[in-house]
This record gives sequence, C-alpha cells and structure tokens, in this order.
Amino acid sequence: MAAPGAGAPPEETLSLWKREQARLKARVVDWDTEAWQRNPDFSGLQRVGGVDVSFVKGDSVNACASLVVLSYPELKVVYEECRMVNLKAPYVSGFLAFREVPFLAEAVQRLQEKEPSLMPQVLLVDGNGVLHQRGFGVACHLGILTDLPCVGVAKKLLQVDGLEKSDQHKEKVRCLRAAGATFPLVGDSGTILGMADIRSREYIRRNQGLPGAPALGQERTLKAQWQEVCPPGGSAEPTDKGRPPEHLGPGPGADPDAPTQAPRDSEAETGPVGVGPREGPCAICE
DNA sequence: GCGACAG
DNA sequence: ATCTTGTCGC
Repeated sequence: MAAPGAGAPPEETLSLWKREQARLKARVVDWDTEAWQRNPDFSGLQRVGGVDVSFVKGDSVNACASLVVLSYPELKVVYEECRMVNLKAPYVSGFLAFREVPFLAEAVQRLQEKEPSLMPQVLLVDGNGVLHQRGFGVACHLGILTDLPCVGVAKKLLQVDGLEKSDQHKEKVRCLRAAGATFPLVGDSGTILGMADIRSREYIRRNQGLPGAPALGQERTLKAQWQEVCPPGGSAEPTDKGRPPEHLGPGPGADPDAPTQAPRDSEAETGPVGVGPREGPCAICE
C-alpha cells in the first residue's frame, strides 16, 4: 500500500480536489448572520469551539484529532475530546482540508450525537479560511461540512492575492503593540482576507511598564481591540467591521472566514476571539 | 544562503 | 506538522 502521509498525489487527484473546493465554495456565507457577531461584546455568544490535529513526532500518518468547547466569556472547558486517527491523504499546500477535515468533521458529529447542547456557536480551526489559493481553506471547508461559523487561524502568512511580507507588511506588524491589536489583511482583490494579531516579543521585553503599554487589567475590551488598527499612515482599513465568522443560510453548512498569523509557539491568534499570548519571533515579524 | 508551499 | 537550542522564572 502507499504511504498516505507522504508522497505527492497525482495531478488527477489535485484536479478532483480543486473541483470539490470550487463546488463547496459556492455554499460559503461570508457575512454576519448571528446577532452576537455584531453585538458590542459578543453578548449572546456562549460557546466557542476549537479543533486541531497534532502529530506523533516522526509520523505523518498517526495523529490526534481534538475538539474542545469553551464557555464564553468565562473560557472554561465544557467539552473535550482527543482521538487518535490515521490520516489517509498527504499534506499538499492548498489542500490541507483533504488531509484533516474528515476527522474534524467527525469530531463535531460525535459532539452532536453525545452532547448537542454543547455545540459551539463558532469554531476556531488551525489553518486558513478565505485567505487561501482558491479562497477555500480548511476553515471554510469545515464550515460547509458542519454548518458552523468557522474562523481560520494560521501561524504563517500564505502569500496569495498579492499579500506579501513586504516592508509595508512588516511595519504594520510592528505596530501591533497592545495585546489584541490587529490590522486587516487586504488582498489585491480588495477583499479583507484576514486580520494579523500579534504581540511582539521584542516590544514586550523592551517596553515593560513603559508608557503606551497598557497596565494589566486596563486592556480594552476584546471587541474594541479588534477594531484597533495601526496608527494612520497604513494604507488599508477603515472597515469598522470586525471579522467574525459567518453562518449558513440555505443548503448544507456554510461560512467562511478569516485567517491570521500568530505568535510562533503553540497556537496562533484569531480574528475574533483572539486571546492567546505566547511570545517569540513569529513568521510575520521575521 | 534565502524564500516559499497553511499543517 | 515536528525537530532543534537557548534563556528565564519557579
């Protein structure tokens, strides 16, 4: 048999995958559909979920697929599941979903069967959403399969639609001082493909306790932070619109979402529910 | 040597 | 994704 975890798939398979992405992309809903998405402090949001797949050291086939649901805004774990799985498809940039989404969708399905009352209202997914080669990353894919609003959370910037780690981009990242500060990632198409939300380790180490660095307990509200943008001078942005995930409308699930960069350590950040700190040089600051 | 092709 | 190495705090 072949080793799913490795080897590049034949061009024929990639064509099929592209066709599937195009088919499902038509069901994406990339606008707010839930009241909590636009409420000042997300009032109405009670459960936030997160999914991820972690691998066994030198193994690209065996991995742990996990789904966790937290209460909001308390952020207490109310549901958690980790399941060892055998990946069937290799990782191919632009097609991450075909490798991981089956197991993520199954995790959501099991939750629906066992504890439907704990179904999250939004799901954070490792990987990109609409910031993708064909505008349909794993977050979008899972959203369609589960009918849940999903937010893509990536650790590295996928340079598509004109997005690049230019000096301009790096400058904007450097402006992300306050925890939770963000700026929109606007592609050449004019679409906001995501929000970068980073805390520079250098800044923190050099400015602890200095003016400009908000004291603990004085941070702005999450919602307020999301709407913060670098000082005037940057090019894009007045879209006061945050960038929460969406929901589905007609047919099967749907929703899109935005990806983002994040600190290098463990997980990354998210457009909306961005909290995580972590530190260290990141793929964006670099 | 460096960058890029999510994880 | 995972591997590394170094630094700092407990």
